[in-house]
Amino acid sequence: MNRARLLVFNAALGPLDYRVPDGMEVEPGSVVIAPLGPRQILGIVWEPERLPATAVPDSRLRPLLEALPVPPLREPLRRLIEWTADYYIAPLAAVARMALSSGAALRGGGTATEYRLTGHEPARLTPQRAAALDALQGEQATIRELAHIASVSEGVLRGMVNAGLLEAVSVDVDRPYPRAQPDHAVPLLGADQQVAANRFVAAVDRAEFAPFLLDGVTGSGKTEAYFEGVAAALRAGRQVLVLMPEIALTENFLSRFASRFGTAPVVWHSGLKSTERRRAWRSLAFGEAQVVVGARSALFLPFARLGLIVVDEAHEVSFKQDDGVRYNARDVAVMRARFEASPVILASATPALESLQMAEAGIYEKLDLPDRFGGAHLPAIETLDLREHPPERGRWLAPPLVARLKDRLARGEQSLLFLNRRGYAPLTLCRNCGYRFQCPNCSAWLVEHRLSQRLACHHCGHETAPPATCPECGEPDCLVACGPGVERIADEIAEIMPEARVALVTSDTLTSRERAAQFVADATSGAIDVIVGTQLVTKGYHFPELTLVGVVDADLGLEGGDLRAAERTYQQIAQVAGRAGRASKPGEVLIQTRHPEAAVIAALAAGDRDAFYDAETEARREAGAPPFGRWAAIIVSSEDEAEARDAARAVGGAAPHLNDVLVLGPAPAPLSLLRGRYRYRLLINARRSTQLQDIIREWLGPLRFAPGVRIAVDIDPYSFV
DNA sequence: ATTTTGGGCACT
DNA sequence: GTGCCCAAAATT
Repeated sequence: MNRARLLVFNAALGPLDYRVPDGMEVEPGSVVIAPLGPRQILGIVWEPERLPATAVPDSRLRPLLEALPVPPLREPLRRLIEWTADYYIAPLAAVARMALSSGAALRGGGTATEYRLTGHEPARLTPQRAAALDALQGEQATIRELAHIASVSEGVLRGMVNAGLLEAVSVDVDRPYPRAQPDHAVPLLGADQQVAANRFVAAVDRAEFAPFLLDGVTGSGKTEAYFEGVAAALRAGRQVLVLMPEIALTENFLSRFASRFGTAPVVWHSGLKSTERRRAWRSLAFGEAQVVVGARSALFLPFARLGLIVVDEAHEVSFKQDDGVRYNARDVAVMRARFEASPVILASATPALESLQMAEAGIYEKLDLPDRFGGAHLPAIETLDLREHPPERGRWLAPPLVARLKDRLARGEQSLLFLNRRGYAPLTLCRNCGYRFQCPNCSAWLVEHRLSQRLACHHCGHETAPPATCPECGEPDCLVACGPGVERIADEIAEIMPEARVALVTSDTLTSRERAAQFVADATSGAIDVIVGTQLVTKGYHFPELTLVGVVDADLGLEGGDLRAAERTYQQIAQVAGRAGRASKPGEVLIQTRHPEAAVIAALAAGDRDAFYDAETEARREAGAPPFGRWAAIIVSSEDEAEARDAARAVGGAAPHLNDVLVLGPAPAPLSLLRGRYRYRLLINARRSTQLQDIIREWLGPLRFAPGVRIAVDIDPYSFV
């Protein structure tokens, strides 16, 4: 009898066997519907030898209901799903779900009706019909699109349908994407870019696993260099995945891509509508779509023949997913390239220490772009000691920075102020009684947003209107804002330079692609004098008139005992500094700090990247942190504080006693209350050679918890929240 | 995860 | 015996 073993889409259920009914064709990777009790469940046919299950006799097997009309998930993707589940200690079903990320795609595409000219030409025509007949030669599209092309109303076209001038054609609703042309506009590359590009092209042509670290200073033209790898894949008829840390930042990338290849790439992110999702998913699975630019979830798309992966801004911490399956897209991308036998390019101006180590160990091939493109120079960086130059009371910008801002304004040049804090003020309190506004669901202050007139929690989305009186003592008009956010900095600019045109750039103000595009247009055309922004402005933008960058508070990221604080601060400031002086005018960067002597700040000011990486390498070595040792976190949470504490103690009590493994905790997690759940955390530090995942599986496997308790394991954690 | 089952218990 | 609640078992 024909049996099939299924990976079913239910994390609590093991693999299940079914009978394949006569006439149904399945193979490993096939997506099927199976009966489960009275219900139906989605499953993927898997190799039985890779998915051990308890034996069930043939006679007890129920038949599969249906094989869905999509190509089977290919072996490289199946191996990637297994690897990800194994490495991150996640249920296979949870990882597989990420690969079948479009429910609509599984049902197949529907049909839509398009129209085209019949070729029939009557003797007499109204002027509109004549114009349409002329404009629509060779076109085939929906009525709405044809009306747009011909600049006539839809009514005219419907009349033409009735008159037999246009005929209906039934097509797949998921129409193919326009073809990218590898030779549309081949650029002239600098010498270093050409060296890198040649390596990428050769690797794509070999179609073997080949990891690259493309290490180029900001403005050196990394994108143009890896575009040549993309072109090679297109010529070879293979697909390309470009991963971006935040899809909000892709506007600039999309237009550059379109000018190089003649059409925009397919975009993939979690905000797509279900029809867009279906079109992209199916088009990739059937091998039609060529290039996808996407957020980390694009990693698990069903490419038919992947030929190259690019991870842009590969150092970005947002590649680490922090809920659900806690994977690091940068690392999973390398694994996918390995399984797909394709090259992978990690591109960054400030690579993660781990990536540099891999290059040093000869595992990644490192390609350097040490110079800015077109002869532009890297900006001069200075620190501004806030203890020597304190801002005025109630202000946050030190006098020397203010002076230079005024200077730029007078010269008609642009300035950028960077502060990684949304809103007006991070804390609001009552002047009378000292009451502090706190989130009811999280152990965090509510952040005042003056533009939207809200007090908001940045962790759970809780929002309230600021009350007229203090909720504690009832005093009216007593609320004071403590500390700066970008909105407050923008206000400060308006006070000291009323004539300056200020743009506030945060995720609160750049809420749509249109707004992002408008901002880019304004900033490029010189309609903005001062840009005030969060990390959103640290990368991806190229503004020729921008010559001054001010970092409002460089110490902010160093607080809080996060293991990667120094590296993240270095990367963020180096990236934002890279926005200055990208064209002919030299740039200048001022870093406001109270700790100019800190290794990170000193290295930034000296422009000495190696000094920072050396210091950070030493610190990591001493701490047993990656790449010299391994970290993992176990987060125990429950809506009930005591239940969470007890469960965490039980986990701590069962901790293994091994020489190579150090268990810290349990202790309340830094955000001890998050979205209404109380959280305790254990940290595990182990030698690099340790089989950390096996140890954690054996440790947690036998433990049983109360129903409301959740245990999350985070391998190689980034956020120490 | 969701559905089915079955035991214990109060009530009649 | 019947109805009800909840925990345990089954789901291929």
